[in-house]
Amino acid sequence: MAEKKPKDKKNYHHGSLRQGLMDEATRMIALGGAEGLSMRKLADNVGVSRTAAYHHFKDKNALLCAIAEQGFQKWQSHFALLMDEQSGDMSVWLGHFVQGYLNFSRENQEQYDLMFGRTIWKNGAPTATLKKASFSCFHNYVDLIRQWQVKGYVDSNLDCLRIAQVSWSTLHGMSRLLNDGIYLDKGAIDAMSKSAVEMILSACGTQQLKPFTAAEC
Amino acid sequence: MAEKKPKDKKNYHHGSLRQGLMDEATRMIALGGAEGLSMRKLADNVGVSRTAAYHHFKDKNALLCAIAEQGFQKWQSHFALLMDEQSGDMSVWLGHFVQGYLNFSRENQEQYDLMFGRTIWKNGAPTATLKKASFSCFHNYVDLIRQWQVKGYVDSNLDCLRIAQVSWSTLHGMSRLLNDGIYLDKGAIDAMSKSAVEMILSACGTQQLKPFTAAEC
DNA sequence: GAATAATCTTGACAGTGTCAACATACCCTA
DNA sequence: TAGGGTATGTTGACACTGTCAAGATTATTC
Repeated sequence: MAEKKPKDKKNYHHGSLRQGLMDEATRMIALGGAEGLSMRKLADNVGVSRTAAYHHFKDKNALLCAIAEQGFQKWQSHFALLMDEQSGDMSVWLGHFVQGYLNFSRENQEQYDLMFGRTIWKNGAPTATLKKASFSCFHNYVDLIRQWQVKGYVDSNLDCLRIAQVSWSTLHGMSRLLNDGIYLDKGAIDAMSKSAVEMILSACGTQQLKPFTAAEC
Repeated sequence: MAEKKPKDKKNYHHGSLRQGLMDEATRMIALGGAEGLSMRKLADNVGVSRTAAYHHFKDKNALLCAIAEQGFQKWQSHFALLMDEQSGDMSVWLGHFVQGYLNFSRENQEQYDLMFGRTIWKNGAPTATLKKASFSCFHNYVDLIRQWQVKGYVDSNLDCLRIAQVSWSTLHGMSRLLNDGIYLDKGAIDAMSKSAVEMILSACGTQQLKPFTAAEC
């Protein structure tokens, strides 16, 4: 403690502190959530002084926004992959989509919380670029449903914006209830997914698949 | 500042500090959220010393749990009122229910966040009594759907637990997206509610109402 | 090579939750 | 009624937090 690591004189300037901070912060957040992230511990882990980060991010909120933004990029590339595999059967594909969404929100719990949670959106203030990322993310989804209407998969008397909002809400709600530990039975995720898919399909006026059997009530 | 309020000797003991703390805390949380609530400011507002609260609540988390629990009681009485007005037409009633849920979550935003948010469920630890309140709240909803199946309103081949989970997720998701400021257009709430109702109805295998017209997409 | 800008460090401040030790008032029994 | 135990309230202290201001060091540019 008395002696700090020598760190050869060269790197008084770290070189890539911004990236280093983001990486370590992402790691720490994945472990202990955003509220467990302390700017001081972060700096310490990266091997830099308390306030060094403030030369790269206006404040803690700005750091969190940057990490959320990266989350949106990650999701967009997942989404793009899903879009590629779009084949004939919409209802099968929707199953993949729902599964993909829930997997993403589970595997990136804390980052997901930053992307869609109150830490940034309510308490902090979303960066302009973060806002953009989030909106384009949602609009991609609306566009998808619009396409489906054109292709005749979805009743075109329906308002695609509402369908998008409500179905997204369903996925978001499930993600939250699971991630936050209100729904605890992780074993039920598959069954819930199936129900969600059926629900969305029926709301779309799409011709129904064979209904899944479910009786234990 | 030099002189503290005299507070006639009588009330060294406050008399009803526990309730006083809860009331003021609820008020403060409604204004600035749970993360804006400081134990010290709270004590100050109630006119008591920093640590007095710790004789009534184990820690901050316990206080928050108590407030969340009160939230569940409030919701249960709303729910009971709704149940009373249950008349013949299930689809009309479901509309009232959805509206009631969204109203509750909007009018009690911060308390709702405590009831169903990560502050307690993920980060803190829910009190035993809070857990009980929350579970019985959800089970009431499951029971309702079970009743509907008996009455023939809902396809009894469906798993009522799944229906409950998914439809609740929809309502929770909408509430969160609105409360946390991700969905901003409060003017769209009614339209979203209608869509949500239609979606849940169609998922229940209930005979459809006249579909709402919605075309601006 | 000197000036300017970018980056990093130390010091400081006002907050936070909560533990330990002490003070006061109430209540119940002898 | 006296006295002791218990519930409730207070003050002091500790380790932590985010972030501002001022100074130190290196990189960049004219």
